[in-house]
Amino acid sequence: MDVRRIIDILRTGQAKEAAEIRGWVRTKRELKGFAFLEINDGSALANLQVVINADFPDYEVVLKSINTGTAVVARGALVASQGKGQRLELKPSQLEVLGDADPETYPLQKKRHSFEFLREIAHLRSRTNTIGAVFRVRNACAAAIHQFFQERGFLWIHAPIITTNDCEGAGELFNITSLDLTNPPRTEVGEIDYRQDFFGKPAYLTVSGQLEAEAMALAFSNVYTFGPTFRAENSNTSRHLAEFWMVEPEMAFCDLSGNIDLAEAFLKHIFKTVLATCPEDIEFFNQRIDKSVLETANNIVENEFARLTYTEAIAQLEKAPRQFEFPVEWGLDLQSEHERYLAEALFKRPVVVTDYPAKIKAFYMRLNDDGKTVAAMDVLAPKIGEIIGGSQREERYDCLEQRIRGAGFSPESLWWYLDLRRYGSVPHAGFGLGFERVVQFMTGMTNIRDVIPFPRTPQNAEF
RNA sequence: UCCUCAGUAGCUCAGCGGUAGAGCGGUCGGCUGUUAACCGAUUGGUCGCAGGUUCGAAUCCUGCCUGGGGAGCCA
Repeated sequence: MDVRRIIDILRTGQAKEAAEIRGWVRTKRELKGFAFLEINDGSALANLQVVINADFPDYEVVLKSINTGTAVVARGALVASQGKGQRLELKPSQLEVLGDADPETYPLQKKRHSFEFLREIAHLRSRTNTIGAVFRVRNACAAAIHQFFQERGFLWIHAPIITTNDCEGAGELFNITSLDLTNPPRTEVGEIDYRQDFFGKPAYLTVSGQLEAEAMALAFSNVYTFGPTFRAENSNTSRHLAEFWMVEPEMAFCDLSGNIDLAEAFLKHIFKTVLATCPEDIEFFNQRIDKSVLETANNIVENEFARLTYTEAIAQLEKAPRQFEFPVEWGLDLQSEHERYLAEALFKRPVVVTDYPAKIKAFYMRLNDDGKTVAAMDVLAPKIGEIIGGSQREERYDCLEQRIRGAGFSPESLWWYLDLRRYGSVPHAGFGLGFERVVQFMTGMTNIRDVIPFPRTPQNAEF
């Protein structure tokens, strides 16, 4: 008897076929002479209904041992359902309980739970409809990302997770050490002696693989990273995690405009692919989580992204028929409310803002000819805000060295990064995409903690 | 980190100085096709923690902890 995944039975199963399924009981409904089970194995949003008649061997005992959450194996014949709501159902000849679940204590009930509660049982929440759908979509997004780059000849490179660069300028870092924190070695002046630490100097968890990706791009032309990233910011929002996944393509022989083209094609590919691979899950999100999920996705696939410079964005904000809490002035960074106005009210689609003032952007971004702005780009998505941030990189040695000093860093500590400009430097560009934010965007889930299996946030790393 | 709201039954919440409540869930019973099944009964509590005010505190005050929403930082 073939072991079948439930998604396969629901899509292509035929009556009279024999099948074995393995999964977890979502609900049990008992009537006078028979009972219904709904089994889910994670392959699909939908369950497979199993019907047991009272003449089943040990009917009462078997039924008593099966409750919401029980792991079961059912073998039998697929039959056309007599009831409404499903095409096929399983009439088991054998029903085996692998692991029971005490209904008195099993936390998942046959009812809606709040996402806040489900976060407290993160080890079980993937067995719910919504969270289950989230992680199928998350997987589909990841696969679509690899597919996009692989089809275009990008190398997936594995940037280090441990770094000794403390000057990437992207937020607070987590220290890592093998020193005894209760009694660390000290220098003569009483400071912690990192020369005796594992790497002989302070080390951190990476906040970005970009600098390493640039080095690899200057050998392979087109590369991307896709891996975990860490920020020790004390951020308590629905859009931030201490550990999250980031995608960072980097392209040699590419300028800002090519970079934007790639970012747009990239987002379109992800949405198009996931719409095709997870239609049931996306439909579920559209009905139950956010009624605009499908519309938003189609909007992204079908329409050009709006593009404007920072200077133009400031002009648009100045003539906006709305009062902003924060000032709008050339030279100041855009606030959340400004970004939301541009993406949600003015353009109603993703907006790419380019050429920001040099003073508010990172040292590695290429200085424009005006001497005031850099070749930066942010892709602002409705509801989520900044989903992509990128730039053309400064490829001119002298300019880069000057910007490193200007940012208060020492060129010596970035010697290898500067070396890339000394030997065979070429114009190059890239961007970073917050993977969880894409999943949020796709699913309409409002809290980023619900789109990663085990979220890490300040004061929370339980699982 | 700042602003703001909230912590009462397994879950979602009502009660806001005077005997601790509802719906759902669980349990038991009923029901020949259910599908958030339905109907009846029943079970269930350190009212987040620690102080204080009061004859009396879930309720008022103070501090702390935890969670939500918003902001900052950013992806």
